[in-house]
Amino acid sequence: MAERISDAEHEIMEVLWTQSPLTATEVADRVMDSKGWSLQTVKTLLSRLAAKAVVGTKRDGRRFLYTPLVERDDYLVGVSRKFVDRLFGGKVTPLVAHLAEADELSDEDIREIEELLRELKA
Amino acid sequence: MAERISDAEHEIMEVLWTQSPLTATEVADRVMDSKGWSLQTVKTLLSRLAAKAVVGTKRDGRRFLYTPLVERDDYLVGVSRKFVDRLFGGKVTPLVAHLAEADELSDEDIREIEELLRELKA
DNA sequence: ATCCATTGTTTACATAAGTAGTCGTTTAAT
DNA sequence: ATTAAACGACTACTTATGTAAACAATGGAT
Repeated sequence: MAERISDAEHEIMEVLWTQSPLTATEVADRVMDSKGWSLQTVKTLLSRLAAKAVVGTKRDGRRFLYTPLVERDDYLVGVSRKFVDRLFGGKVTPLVAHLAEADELSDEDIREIEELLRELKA
Repeated sequence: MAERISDAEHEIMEVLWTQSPLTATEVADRVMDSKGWSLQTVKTLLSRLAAKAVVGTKRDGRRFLYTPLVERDDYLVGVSRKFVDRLFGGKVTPLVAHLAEADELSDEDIREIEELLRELKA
């Protein structure tokens, strides 16, 4: 039931969404430089994710192989939905409007979104 | 510098953004039904917000009057910015695209956003 | 057969967050 | 003057989160 994924856990998920299954050490290698976490920390995060059934574990000899059990797209939609609900009363327009007013939207962004909407109506 | 506002604290802010200044009791009255928090809880949240300098306090006899020190729009933009950065690499288009693909965007939403973008270019 | 490296498990510890109780003081009502 | 209500301050307790050390088991190297 949509277990919450923390920021740190999310980083781990991004790695697994990029490639999986991976061992804890492999995941750690891929976050080590960017996040600077120790192997232990990565293991803890993987355990917590496994406990939440957000990643699955397959035994491979003495170690585990971790695989995401949640689709990245599904996760993103869920989180976005909640975000928009909580801050913008569920409407996406005000979100876009706020970002636009704050000059956080480039002309390029605007073009992209228009193009997207055009496709959506097709 | 951009102190983080928790979910519960955000509820309090919404009340103060709607009307301010307000006393703790007045804030509590306005959240009581929707959130079911006790007066004590509201006071704690107000204190934490004051400690973060997100709301200001003015003494009014024996009690305090609380006022937001952060503009709602500024707050929303900041949070949205961070959200889009973290989950969509800073691009708004993928966010809109994901919501659209998941049928979370109504035709009405699409029309609204298009209208908004049209205005932006004007 | 021995020992070290690898791996999961357990435990730890600080800060944030949610939710509230208690205490001491002040003030309005009686 | 007395008392109960109203307030802020302080304290409390649980779960989440970030970050990791300690430990135990196991398997590969020698």
